[in-house]
Amino acid sequence: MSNIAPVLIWFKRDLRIADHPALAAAGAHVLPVYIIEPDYWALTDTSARQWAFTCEALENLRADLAMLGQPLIIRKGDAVEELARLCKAYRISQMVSHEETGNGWTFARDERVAAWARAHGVEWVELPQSGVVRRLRSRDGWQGLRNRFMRAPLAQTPPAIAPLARETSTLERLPDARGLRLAPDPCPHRQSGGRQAAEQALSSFLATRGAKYRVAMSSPLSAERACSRLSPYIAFGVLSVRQVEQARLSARADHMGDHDWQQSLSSFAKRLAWRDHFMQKLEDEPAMEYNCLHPAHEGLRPREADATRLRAWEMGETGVPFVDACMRYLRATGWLNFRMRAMLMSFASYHLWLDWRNTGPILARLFTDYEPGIHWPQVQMQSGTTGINTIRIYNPVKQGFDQDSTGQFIRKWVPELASVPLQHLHTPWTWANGISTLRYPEPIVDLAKAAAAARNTLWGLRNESNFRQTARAISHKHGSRASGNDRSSSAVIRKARGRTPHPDQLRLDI
DNA sequence: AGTGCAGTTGACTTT
DNA sequence: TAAAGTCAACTGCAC
Repeated sequence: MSNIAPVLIWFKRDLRIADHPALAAAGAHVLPVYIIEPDYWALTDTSARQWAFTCEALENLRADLAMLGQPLIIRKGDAVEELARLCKAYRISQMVSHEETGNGWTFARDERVAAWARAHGVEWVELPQSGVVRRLRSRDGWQGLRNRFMRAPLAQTPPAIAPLARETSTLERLPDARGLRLAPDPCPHRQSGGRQAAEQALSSFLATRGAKYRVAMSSPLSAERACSRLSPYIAFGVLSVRQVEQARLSARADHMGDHDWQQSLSSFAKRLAWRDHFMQKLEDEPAMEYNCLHPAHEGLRPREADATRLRAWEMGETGVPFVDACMRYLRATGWLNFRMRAMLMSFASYHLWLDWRNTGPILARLFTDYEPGIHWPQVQMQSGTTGINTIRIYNPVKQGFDQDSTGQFIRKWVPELASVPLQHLHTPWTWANGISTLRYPEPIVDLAKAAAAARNTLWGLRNESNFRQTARAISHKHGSRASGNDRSSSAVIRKARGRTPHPDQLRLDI
Protein backbone atom coordinates (compact mmCIF):
# COMPACT_ATOMS: atom_id res chain seq x y z
CA MET A 1 0.00 0.00 0.00
CA SER A 2 1.27 3.44 -0.82
CA ASN A 3 0.23 7.05 -1.01
CA ILE A 4 2.39 7.80 -4.04
CA ALA A 5 0.25 8.87 -6.99
CA PRO A 6 0.34 6.00 -9.49
CA VAL A 7 1.21 6.26 -13.17
CA LEU A 8 -1.79 5.44 -15.30
CA ILE A 9 -1.04 2.79 -17.92
CA TRP A 10 -3.60 3.02 -20.67
CA PHE A 11 -3.82 -0.39 -22.35
CA LYS A 12 -5.05 -0.27 -25.93
CA ARG A 13 -3.88 -2.70 -28.60
CA ASP A 14 -1.08 -4.03 -26.38
CA LEU A 15 -2.92 -6.57 -24.22
CA ARG A 16 0.07 -8.28 -22.61
CA ILE A 17 2.59 -7.83 -19.82
CA ALA A 18 5.69 -9.23 -21.58
CA ASP A 19 7.82 -6.89 -23.69
CA HIS A 20 5.47 -4.05 -22.79
CA PRO A 21 7.57 -0.86 -22.88
CA ALA A 22 4.86 1.22 -21.22
CA LEU A 23 4.54 -1.17 -18.28
CA ALA A 24 8.30 -1.40 -17.98
CA ALA A 25 8.61 2.38 -17.93
CA ALA A 26 5.85 3.05 -15.42
CA GLY A 27 7.49 1.75 -12.26
CA ALA A 28 5.86 -0.13 -9.42
CA HIS A 29 3.01 2.26 -8.65
CA VAL A 30 0.63 1.95 -11.53
CA LEU A 31 -3.03 2.15 -12.38
CA PRO A 32 -3.53 -0.26 -15.28
CA VAL A 33 -6.61 0.72 -17.30
CA TYR A 34 -8.51 -0.52 -20.34
CA ILE A 35 -11.43 1.46 -21.68
CA ILE A 36 -14.18 -0.20 -23.69
CA GLU A 37 -15.27 2.52 -26.11
CA PRO A 38 -18.79 1.91 -27.47
CA ASP A 39 -18.33 4.50 -30.22
CA TYR A 40 -15.33 2.55 -31.51
CA TRP A 41 -17.29 -0.67 -31.58
CA ALA A 42 -20.05 1.09 -33.53
CA LEU A 43 -17.72 1.81 -36.45
CA THR A 44 -18.14 0.10 -39.82
CA ASP A 45 -14.73 -1.58 -39.63
CA THR A 46 -15.20 -3.27 -36.23
CA SER A 47 -17.13 -6.44 -35.47
CA ALA A 48 -18.32 -8.89 -32.85
CA ARG A 49 -15.60 -11.43 -33.71
CA GLN A 50 -12.96 -8.80 -32.93
CA TRP A 51 -14.72 -7.93 -29.72
CA ALA A 52 -14.95 -11.58 -28.67
CA PHE A 53 -11.24 -11.99 -29.30
CA THR A 54 -10.54 -8.82 -27.33
CA CYS A 55 -12.58 -10.12 -24.37
CA GLU A 56 -10.48 -13.27 -24.18
CA ALA A 57 -7.30 -11.22 -24.30
CA LEU A 58 -8.63 -8.83 -21.66
CA GLU A 59 -9.57 -11.59 -19.22
CA ASN A 60 -6.06 -12.96 -19.59
CA LEU A 61 -4.44 -9.60 -19.10
CA ARG A 62 -6.58 -8.94 -16.06
CA ALA A 63 -5.38 -12.19 -14.50
CA ASP A 64 -1.75 -11.62 -15.45
CA LEU A 65 -1.77 -8.16 -13.90
CA ALA A 66 -3.50 -9.52 -10.82
CA MET A 67 -0.62 -11.96 -10.42
CA LEU A 68 1.75 -9.00 -10.44
CA GLY A 69 -0.27 -7.34 -7.70
CA GLN A 70 -2.92 -5.12 -9.23
CA PRO A 71 -5.61 -6.36 -11.63
CA LEU A 72 -6.62 -4.44 -14.73
CA ILE A 73 -9.24 -1.75 -14.20
CA ILE A 74 -11.80 -1.98 -16.99
CA ARG A 75 -14.12 0.93 -17.72
CA LYS A 76 -16.70 1.52 -20.42
CA GLY A 77 -17.34 4.91 -21.96
CA ASP A 78 -15.61 7.81 -23.65
CA ALA A 79 -11.83 7.68 -23.25
CA VAL A 80 -11.40 11.33 -22.26
CA GLU A 81 -14.19 11.16 -19.67
CA GLU A 82 -12.95 7.92 -18.13
CA LEU A 83 -9.31 9.00 -18.07
CA ALA A 84 -10.31 12.36 -16.55
CA ARG A 85 -12.29 10.60 -13.83
CA LEU A 86 -9.45 8.26 -12.92
CA CYS A 87 -6.79 10.96 -13.03
CA LYS A 88 -8.86 13.13 -10.72
CA ALA A 89 -9.64 10.33 -8.27
CA TYR A 90 -5.98 9.25 -8.00
CA ARG A 91 -4.33 12.66 -8.48
CA ILE A 92 -2.54 11.23 -11.47
CA SER A 93 -0.12 13.47 -13.32
CA GLN A 94 1.51 10.87 -15.56
CA MET A 95 0.01 8.61 -18.13
CA VAL A 96 1.79 6.12 -20.37
CA SER A 97 0.62 4.08 -23.35
CA HIS A 98 1.85 2.87 -26.72
CA GLU A 99 1.74 4.77 -29.97
CA GLU A 100 -1.20 3.45 -31.94
CA THR A 101 -1.40 3.42 -35.72
CA GLY A 102 -5.14 3.02 -35.74
CA ASN A 103 -8.01 4.12 -37.92
CA GLY A 104 -9.27 7.69 -38.32
CA TRP A 105 -11.49 7.36 -35.28
CA THR A 106 -8.74 6.32 -32.86
CA PHE A 107 -6.45 8.96 -34.38
CA ALA A 108 -9.03 11.66 -33.59
CA ARG A 109 -9.67 10.19 -30.13
CA ASP A 110 -5.97 10.31 -29.35
CA GLU A 111 -5.89 13.95 -30.37
CA ARG A 112 -8.76 14.66 -27.97
CA VAL A 113 -6.95 12.79 -25.20
CA ALA A 114 -3.76 14.74 -25.89
CA ALA A 115 -5.63 18.05 -25.82
CA TRP A 116 -7.34 17.13 -22.56
CA ALA A 117 -4.04 15.99 -21.00
CA ARG A 118 -2.30 19.24 -21.96
CA ALA A 119 -5.14 21.32 -20.57
CA HIS A 120 -5.14 19.46 -17.24
CA GLY A 121 -1.43 19.22 -16.58
CA VAL A 122 -1.27 15.48 -17.18
CA GLU A 123 1.85 14.28 -18.91
CA TRP A 124 1.03 11.61 -21.51
CA VAL A 125 3.98 9.60 -22.76
CA GLU A 126 3.48 7.38 -25.81
CA LEU A 127 6.12 4.75 -26.55
CA PRO A 128 6.64 2.69 -29.69
CA GLN A 129 5.90 -1.03 -29.55
CA SER A 130 6.82 -1.92 -33.13
CA GLY A 131 9.07 -0.73 -35.93
CA VAL A 132 6.62 2.02 -36.89
CA VAL A 133 8.22 5.43 -36.41
CA ARG A 134 6.09 8.39 -35.41
CA ARG A 135 6.78 11.72 -37.12
CA LEU A 136 9.08 10.03 -39.60
CA ARG A 137 10.62 12.66 -41.85
CA SER A 138 11.84 10.45 -44.66
CA ARG A 139 11.65 6.81 -45.68
CA ASP A 140 15.41 6.82 -46.20
CA GLY A 141 16.97 4.91 -43.35
CA TRP A 142 13.68 3.59 -42.02
CA GLN A 143 14.72 -0.05 -42.33
CA GLY A 144 17.73 0.60 -40.12
CA LEU A 145 15.58 2.21 -37.43
CA ARG A 146 13.25 -0.76 -37.49
CA ASN A 147 16.05 -3.29 -37.28
CA ARG A 148 17.55 -1.51 -34.31
CA PHE A 149 14.22 -1.66 -32.49
CA MET A 150 13.77 -5.36 -33.27
CA ARG A 151 17.23 -6.26 -32.02
CA ALA A 152 16.93 -4.30 -28.78
CA PRO A 153 16.34 -6.34 -25.62
CA LEU A 154 12.72 -7.04 -24.71
CA ALA A 155 11.15 -4.66 -22.20
CA GLN A 156 11.42 -6.12 -18.70
CA THR A 157 8.22 -7.15 -16.97
CA PRO A 158 8.27 -5.78 -13.41
CA PRO A 159 8.40 -8.64 -10.87
CA ALA A 160 5.55 -7.00 -8.96
CA ILE A 161 3.36 -3.92 -8.99
CA ALA A 162 1.87 -2.26 -5.92
CA PRO A 163 -1.82 -2.80 -5.23
CA LEU A 164 -3.84 0.42 -5.36
CA ALA A 165 -4.25 2.21 -2.05
CA ARG A 166 -8.03 2.03 -2.37
CA GLU A 167 -10.61 0.20 -4.39
CA THR A 168 -11.85 1.58 -7.64
CA SER A 169 -14.79 0.43 -9.71
CA THR A 170 -14.11 -1.92 -12.56
CA LEU A 171 -16.34 -3.84 -14.91
CA GLU A 172 -16.33 -7.37 -13.51
CA ARG A 173 -18.35 -8.72 -16.39
CA LEU A 174 -17.41 -7.65 -19.90
CA PRO A 175 -20.35 -6.69 -22.10
CA ASP A 176 -21.27 -9.17 -24.80
CA ALA A 177 -21.70 -8.25 -28.45
CA ARG A 178 -25.33 -7.27 -27.90
CA GLY A 179 -24.31 -5.05 -25.03
CA LEU A 180 -22.15 -3.12 -27.47
CA ARG A 181 -24.92 -3.21 -30.12
CA LEU A 182 -22.70 -5.23 -32.42
CA ALA A 183 -24.37 -7.03 -35.31
CA PRO A 184 -24.60 -10.83 -35.07
CA ASP A 185 -21.37 -12.24 -36.49
CA PRO A 186 -21.14 -16.02 -36.24
CA CYS A 187 -17.55 -17.22 -36.58
CA PRO A 188 -17.44 -20.85 -35.47
CA HIS A 189 -13.74 -21.39 -36.18
CA ARG A 190 -12.38 -18.14 -34.80
CA GLN A 191 -8.94 -18.29 -33.15
CA SER A 192 -9.00 -17.92 -29.40
CA GLY A 193 -7.66 -14.68 -27.94
CA GLY A 194 -5.84 -15.74 -24.82
CA ARG A 195 -2.16 -15.54 -24.06
CA GLN A 196 -1.76 -19.29 -23.83
CA ALA A 197 -3.29 -19.72 -27.27
CA ALA A 198 -0.87 -17.09 -28.56
CA GLU A 199 2.15 -18.78 -27.01
CA GLN A 200 0.99 -22.14 -28.28
CA ALA A 201 0.66 -20.75 -31.82
CA LEU A 202 4.11 -19.18 -31.64
CA SER A 203 5.91 -22.22 -30.30
CA SER A 204 4.17 -24.75 -32.54
CA PHE A 205 4.82 -22.59 -35.60
CA LEU A 206 8.52 -22.20 -34.87
CA ALA A 207 9.00 -25.80 -33.75
CA THR A 208 7.00 -27.72 -36.34
CA ARG A 209 4.18 -26.06 -38.28
CA GLY A 210 6.38 -23.54 -40.08
CA ALA A 211 8.80 -26.01 -41.69
CA LYS A 212 7.20 -25.63 -45.14
CA TYR A 213 5.88 -22.09 -44.58
CA ARG A 214 7.48 -20.68 -47.69
CA VAL A 215 5.84 -23.05 -50.13
CA ALA A 216 2.71 -23.89 -48.15
CA MET A 217 1.49 -20.36 -47.50
CA SER A 218 0.01 -19.88 -50.96
CA SER A 219 -2.74 -22.49 -50.87
CA PRO A 220 -5.61 -22.02 -48.44
CA LEU A 221 -5.50 -25.76 -47.80
CA SER A 222 -1.96 -25.89 -46.45
CA ALA A 223 -1.77 -22.30 -45.19
CA GLU A 224 -4.20 -22.92 -42.35
CA ARG A 225 -1.59 -25.01 -40.59
CA ALA A 226 1.67 -23.83 -42.14
CA CYS A 227 1.12 -20.11 -41.61
CA SER A 228 2.02 -18.67 -38.23
CA ARG A 229 -1.55 -17.70 -37.34
CA LEU A 230 -0.05 -15.03 -35.11
CA SER A 231 -1.75 -12.11 -36.86
CA PRO A 232 -4.64 -11.56 -34.40
CA TYR A 233 -2.30 -11.84 -31.42
CA ILE A 234 0.03 -9.24 -32.87
CA ALA A 235 -2.87 -7.02 -33.92
CA PHE A 236 -4.23 -6.86 -30.37
CA GLY A 237 -0.79 -6.89 -28.80
CA VAL A 238 -1.12 -10.23 -27.02
CA LEU A 239 2.32 -10.76 -28.52
CA SER A 240 4.69 -7.98 -29.58
CA VAL A 241 6.29 -8.09 -33.02
CA ARG A 242 9.63 -7.93 -31.27
CA GLN A 243 8.89 -11.04 -29.19
CA VAL A 244 7.96 -12.85 -32.37
CA GLU A 245 11.02 -11.63 -34.25
CA GLN A 246 13.38 -12.64 -31.46
CA ALA A 247 11.71 -16.03 -31.11
CA ARG A 248 12.15 -16.41 -34.87
CA LEU A 249 15.88 -15.72 -34.55
CA SER A 250 16.28 -18.33 -31.90
CA ALA A 251 14.30 -20.86 -33.97
CA ARG A 252 16.60 -20.13 -36.90
CA ALA A 253 19.51 -21.28 -34.77
CA ASP A 254 17.59 -24.37 -33.65
CA HIS A 255 16.94 -25.35 -37.25
CA MET A 256 20.49 -24.73 -38.41
CA GLY A 257 21.34 -26.69 -41.54
CA ASP A 258 17.75 -27.41 -42.51
CA HIS A 259 17.21 -25.80 -45.89
CA ASP A 260 13.39 -25.68 -45.79
CA TRP A 261 13.41 -24.14 -42.34
CA GLN A 262 15.97 -21.50 -43.27
CA GLN A 263 13.94 -20.53 -46.33
CA SER A 264 10.72 -20.46 -44.37
CA LEU A 265 12.08 -18.45 -41.48
CA SER A 266 13.65 -15.91 -43.78
CA SER A 267 10.38 -15.62 -45.66
CA PHE A 268 8.59 -15.14 -42.34
CA ALA A 269 11.05 -12.38 -41.38
CA LYS A 270 10.13 -10.52 -44.55
CA ARG A 271 6.44 -10.73 -43.70
CA LEU A 272 7.08 -9.33 -40.23
CA ALA A 273 9.02 -6.46 -41.77
CA TRP A 274 6.29 -5.83 -44.36
CA ARG A 275 3.87 -5.56 -41.50
CA ASP A 276 5.69 -2.55 -40.09
CA HIS A 277 6.37 -1.20 -43.58
CA PHE A 278 2.67 -1.05 -44.40
CA MET A 279 1.67 0.29 -41.00
CA GLN A 280 4.19 3.05 -41.53
CA LYS A 281 2.27 4.14 -44.62
CA LEU A 282 -0.95 4.74 -42.70
CA GLU A 283 1.02 6.33 -39.88
CA ASP A 284 2.50 8.78 -42.41
CA GLU A 285 -0.73 9.26 -44.35
CA PRO A 286 -3.89 8.62 -42.28
CA ALA A 287 -6.04 9.85 -45.18
CA MET A 288 -5.25 6.55 -46.91
CA GLU A 289 -8.29 5.17 -45.14
CA TYR A 290 -10.51 7.59 -47.03
CA ASN A 291 -8.86 8.75 -50.25
CA CYS A 292 -7.14 7.04 -53.15
CA LEU A 293 -3.41 7.47 -52.64
CA HIS A 294 -3.12 8.47 -56.30
CA PRO A 295 -5.96 10.98 -56.77
CA ALA A 296 -6.43 10.19 -60.46
CA HIS A 297 -8.37 7.10 -59.32
CA GLU A 298 -11.10 9.12 -57.60
CA GLY A 299 -14.38 8.77 -59.46
CA LEU A 300 -13.17 5.81 -61.51
CA ARG A 301 -15.51 3.34 -59.88
CA PRO A 302 -19.07 4.19 -58.77
CA ARG A 303 -18.89 5.54 -55.25
CA GLU A 304 -22.30 4.05 -54.50
CA ALA A 305 -21.88 0.29 -54.74
CA ASP A 306 -23.98 -1.94 -56.98
CA ALA A 307 -25.94 -3.59 -54.16
CA THR A 308 -26.37 -6.93 -55.92
CA ARG A 309 -22.69 -7.33 -56.66
CA LEU A 310 -21.60 -6.15 -53.23
CA ARG A 311 -23.97 -8.56 -51.50
CA ALA A 312 -22.99 -11.51 -53.70
CA TRP A 313 -19.32 -10.89 -52.98
CA GLU A 314 -19.85 -10.40 -49.25
CA MET A 315 -21.86 -13.61 -48.90
CA GLY A 316 -19.72 -15.81 -51.14
CA GLU A 317 -22.38 -16.17 -53.84
CA THR A 318 -20.72 -14.74 -56.91
CA GLY A 319 -20.94 -17.97 -58.91
CA VAL A 320 -17.15 -18.20 -59.10
CA PRO A 321 -16.34 -21.28 -56.99
CA PHE A 322 -12.87 -20.43 -55.69
CA VAL A 323 -13.84 -16.86 -54.82
CA ASP A 324 -16.94 -18.03 -52.98
CA ALA A 325 -15.05 -20.80 -51.16
CA CYS A 326 -12.46 -18.30 -49.92
CA MET A 327 -15.09 -15.82 -48.77
CA ARG A 328 -17.10 -18.47 -46.93
CA TYR A 329 -13.95 -19.81 -45.29
CA LEU A 330 -13.09 -16.29 -44.14
CA ARG A 331 -16.58 -15.78 -42.76
CA ALA A 332 -16.34 -19.01 -40.77
CA THR A 333 -12.78 -18.62 -39.48
CA GLY A 334 -12.00 -14.88 -39.34
CA TRP A 335 -8.77 -15.61 -41.17
CA LEU A 336 -7.57 -16.30 -44.72
CA ASN A 337 -4.08 -16.64 -46.14
CA PHE A 338 -2.55 -13.58 -47.69
CA ARG A 339 -2.74 -14.59 -51.32
CA MET A 340 -6.43 -15.39 -51.12
CA ARG A 341 -7.16 -12.10 -49.35
CA ALA A 342 -5.49 -10.38 -52.28
CA MET A 343 -7.59 -12.40 -54.70
CA LEU A 344 -10.86 -11.51 -52.94
CA MET A 345 -9.96 -7.83 -53.03
CA SER A 346 -8.78 -8.00 -56.63
CA PHE A 347 -11.98 -9.73 -57.70
CA ALA A 348 -14.13 -7.09 -55.98
CA SER A 349 -12.14 -4.15 -57.33
CA TYR A 350 -11.47 -5.32 -60.89
CA HIS A 351 -14.03 -7.92 -61.96
CA LEU A 352 -16.91 -6.43 -59.95
CA TRP A 353 -15.59 -2.86 -60.28
CA LEU A 354 -16.55 -2.04 -56.68
CA ASP A 355 -14.96 0.90 -54.83
CA TRP A 356 -12.57 -0.16 -52.06
CA ARG A 357 -14.38 2.14 -49.65
CA ASN A 358 -17.43 -0.12 -49.96
CA THR A 359 -15.60 -3.44 -49.81
CA GLY A 360 -12.78 -2.53 -47.42
CA PRO A 361 -14.97 -2.24 -44.32
CA ILE A 362 -16.60 -5.62 -45.08
CA LEU A 363 -13.22 -7.35 -45.10
CA ALA A 364 -12.09 -5.36 -42.06
CA ARG A 365 -15.04 -6.71 -40.07
CA LEU A 366 -14.44 -10.28 -41.24
CA PHE A 367 -10.76 -10.22 -40.26
CA THR A 368 -10.30 -11.09 -36.59
CA ASP A 369 -6.79 -9.72 -37.13
CA TYR A 370 -7.96 -6.39 -38.59
CA GLU A 371 -5.01 -4.01 -38.37
CA PRO A 372 -5.87 -0.62 -39.93
CA GLY A 373 -2.26 0.16 -40.82
CA ILE A 374 -1.99 -2.99 -42.89
CA HIS A 375 -5.55 -3.14 -44.12
CA TRP A 376 -6.01 0.20 -45.88
CA PRO A 377 -2.68 0.29 -47.69
CA GLN A 378 -3.28 -3.32 -48.77
CA VAL A 379 -6.85 -2.68 -49.86
CA GLN A 380 -5.67 0.21 -52.02
CA MET A 381 -2.76 -1.77 -53.37
CA GLN A 382 -5.01 -4.66 -54.44
CA SER A 383 -7.37 -2.16 -56.06
CA GLY A 384 -4.68 -0.46 -58.10
CA THR A 385 -5.34 2.97 -56.57
CA THR A 386 -1.89 3.65 -55.11
CA GLY A 387 -0.56 4.39 -58.58
CA ILE A 388 2.88 3.03 -57.66
CA ASN A 389 2.25 -0.70 -57.82
CA THR A 390 1.74 -2.67 -60.96
CA ILE A 391 -1.85 -3.75 -61.64
CA ARG A 392 -2.32 -7.31 -60.43
CA ILE A 393 -5.57 -8.76 -61.64
CA TYR A 394 -5.95 -12.27 -60.27
CA ASN A 395 -7.66 -14.87 -62.42
CA PRO A 396 -9.79 -16.73 -59.88
CA VAL A 397 -10.11 -19.81 -62.10
CA LYS A 398 -6.33 -20.05 -62.55
CA GLN A 399 -5.83 -19.47 -58.82
CA GLY A 400 -8.32 -22.26 -58.19
CA PHE A 401 -6.40 -24.66 -60.44
CA ASP A 402 -3.08 -23.63 -58.89
CA GLN A 403 -4.05 -23.52 -55.22
CA ASP A 404 -6.83 -26.12 -55.05
CA SER A 405 -6.03 -28.55 -57.84
CA THR A 406 -7.92 -31.40 -56.20
CA GLY A 407 -10.99 -29.27 -55.55
CA GLN A 408 -10.98 -30.27 -51.90
CA PHE A 409 -11.24 -26.68 -50.65
CA ILE A 410 -14.09 -25.77 -53.00
CA ARG A 411 -16.07 -28.92 -52.20
CA LYS A 412 -15.73 -28.28 -48.49
CA TRP A 413 -16.75 -24.62 -48.47
CA VAL A 414 -19.19 -24.63 -51.38
CA PRO A 415 -21.05 -27.87 -50.69
CA GLU A 416 -23.57 -27.11 -53.47
CA LEU A 417 -20.76 -28.13 -55.84
CA ALA A 418 -19.80 -31.35 -54.06
CA SER A 419 -21.17 -33.54 -56.86
CA VAL A 420 -19.58 -31.64 -59.76
CA PRO A 421 -16.79 -33.63 -61.46
CA LEU A 422 -13.34 -32.14 -60.96
CA GLN A 423 -13.11 -31.39 -64.66
CA HIS A 424 -15.85 -28.77 -64.24
CA LEU A 425 -15.53 -27.89 -60.56
CA HIS A 426 -13.62 -24.65 -61.06
CA THR A 427 -15.92 -23.62 -63.91
CA PRO A 428 -19.31 -25.21 -63.24
CA TRP A 429 -20.88 -23.09 -65.98
CA THR A 430 -19.09 -25.37 -68.45
CA TRP A 431 -20.78 -28.47 -67.03
CA ALA A 432 -23.51 -28.78 -69.64
CA ASN A 433 -25.22 -31.77 -68.02
CA GLY A 434 -25.54 -30.65 -64.48
CA ILE A 435 -25.35 -26.92 -63.93
CA SER A 436 -29.10 -26.43 -63.96
CA THR A 437 -29.57 -29.05 -61.23
CA LEU A 438 -27.27 -27.20 -58.79
CA ARG A 439 -28.36 -24.66 -56.25
CA TYR A 440 -25.43 -22.53 -57.32
CA PRO A 441 -25.60 -19.31 -59.35
CA GLU A 442 -24.14 -18.55 -62.75
CA PRO A 443 -21.12 -16.26 -62.48
CA ILE A 444 -22.23 -12.73 -61.68
CA VAL A 445 -19.91 -11.31 -64.37
CA ASP A 446 -18.16 -12.58 -67.49
CA LEU A 447 -14.68 -13.12 -66.04
CA ALA A 448 -12.66 -12.46 -69.17
CA LYS A 449 -14.67 -9.42 -70.24
CA ALA A 450 -14.70 -7.88 -66.78
CA ALA A 451 -10.95 -8.32 -66.32
CA ALA A 452 -10.22 -6.89 -69.75
CA ALA A 453 -12.40 -3.85 -69.11
CA ALA A 454 -10.66 -3.16 -65.79
CA ARG A 455 -7.24 -3.66 -67.33
CA ASN A 456 -7.96 -1.27 -70.20
CA THR A 457 -9.38 1.42 -67.94
CA LEU A 458 -6.50 1.32 -65.46
CA TRP A 459 -3.69 1.12 -67.99
CA GLY A 460 -5.38 3.86 -69.97
CA LEU A 461 -5.32 6.03 -66.87
CA ARG A 462 -1.66 5.29 -66.31
CA ASN A 463 -0.79 6.49 -69.77
CA GLU A 464 -2.38 9.89 -69.24
CA SER A 465 0.02 12.81 -69.09
CA ASN A 466 0.29 13.72 -65.39
CA PHE A 467 -0.04 10.24 -63.94
CA ARG A 468 3.65 9.38 -63.69
CA GLN A 469 4.70 12.65 -62.16
CA THR A 470 2.27 12.22 -59.27
CA ALA A 471 3.25 8.56 -58.94
CA ARG A 472 6.90 9.48 -58.53
CA ALA A 473 6.11 11.80 -55.64
CA ILE A 474 4.02 9.08 -53.97
CA SER A 475 6.77 6.54 -54.43
CA HIS A 476 9.28 8.88 -52.88
CA LYS A 477 7.13 9.33 -49.80
CA HIS A 478 5.93 5.75 -49.34
CA GLY A 479 7.97 3.40 -51.49
CA SER A 480 10.22 0.72 -50.07
CA ARG A 481 13.92 1.55 -50.25
CA ALA A 482 14.86 -2.11 -50.15
CA SER A 483 16.19 -3.22 -53.50
CA GLY A 484 15.08 -6.59 -54.66
CA ASN A 485 12.57 -7.19 -51.92
CA ASP A 486 10.78 -9.64 -54.16
CA ARG A 487 13.43 -10.12 -56.81
CA SER A 488 16.25 -12.59 -57.01
CA SER A 489 19.67 -11.02 -56.74
CA SER A 490 20.51 -12.20 -60.23
CA ALA A 491 17.48 -10.33 -61.54
CA VAL A 492 18.73 -7.20 -59.82
CA ILE A 493 22.16 -7.60 -61.39
CA ARG A 494 20.63 -8.23 -64.78
CA LYS A 495 18.50 -5.16 -64.40
CA ALA A 496 21.45 -3.07 -63.27
CA ARG A 497 23.44 -4.14 -66.32
CA GLY A 498 20.55 -3.58 -68.68
CA ARG A 499 19.69 -0.56 -70.72
CA THR A 500 17.41 1.03 -68.10
CA PRO A 501 19.47 3.91 -66.71
CA HIS A 502 17.28 4.53 -63.67
CA PRO A 503 14.86 2.25 -61.83
CA ASP A 504 11.27 2.55 -62.91
CA GLN A 505 9.57 4.15 -59.93
CA LEU A 506 6.23 2.85 -61.09
CA ARG A 507 7.34 -0.69 -60.54
CA LEU A 508 8.83 -0.23 -57.11
CA ASP A 509 7.14 -2.63 -54.81
CA ILE A 510 5.90 -0.78 -51.79
C1' DA B 1 22.11 -40.41 -88.85
C1' DG B 2 20.66 -35.83 -90.04
C1' DT B 3 16.66 -32.95 -90.99
C1' DG B 4 12.29 -30.91 -90.41
C1' DC B 5 8.73 -29.81 -87.47
C1' DA B 6 5.19 -29.55 -83.92
C1' DG B 7 5.04 -28.80 -79.31
C1' DT B 8 7.20 -27.23 -74.94
C1' DT B 9 9.85 -24.26 -71.92
C1' DG B 10 11.63 -20.18 -70.09
C1' DA B 11 12.99 -15.40 -70.23
C1' DC B 12 11.19 -11.19 -71.04
C1' DT B 13 7.56 -7.62 -72.25
C1' DT B 14 3.07 -5.69 -72.15
C1' DT B 15 -1.29 -4.79 -70.20
C1' DT C 1 1.75 -10.60 -54.14
C1' DA C 2 -0.69 -11.31 -61.70
C1' DA C 3 -1.69 -12.85 -66.23
C1' DA C 4 -1.18 -13.07 -70.94
C1' DG C 5 1.49 -12.55 -74.92
C1' DT C 6 5.90 -12.89 -77.60
C1' DC C 7 9.88 -15.01 -79.10
C1' DA C 8 13.76 -17.83 -79.29
C1' DA C 9 15.85 -22.02 -77.78
C1' DC C 10 15.11 -26.58 -76.96
C1' DT C 11 13.05 -31.39 -77.18
C1' DG C 12 11.15 -35.54 -78.96
C1' DC C 13 9.91 -37.87 -82.79
C1' DA C 14 8.93 -39.36 -87.59
C1' DC C 15 11.12 -40.09 -91.71
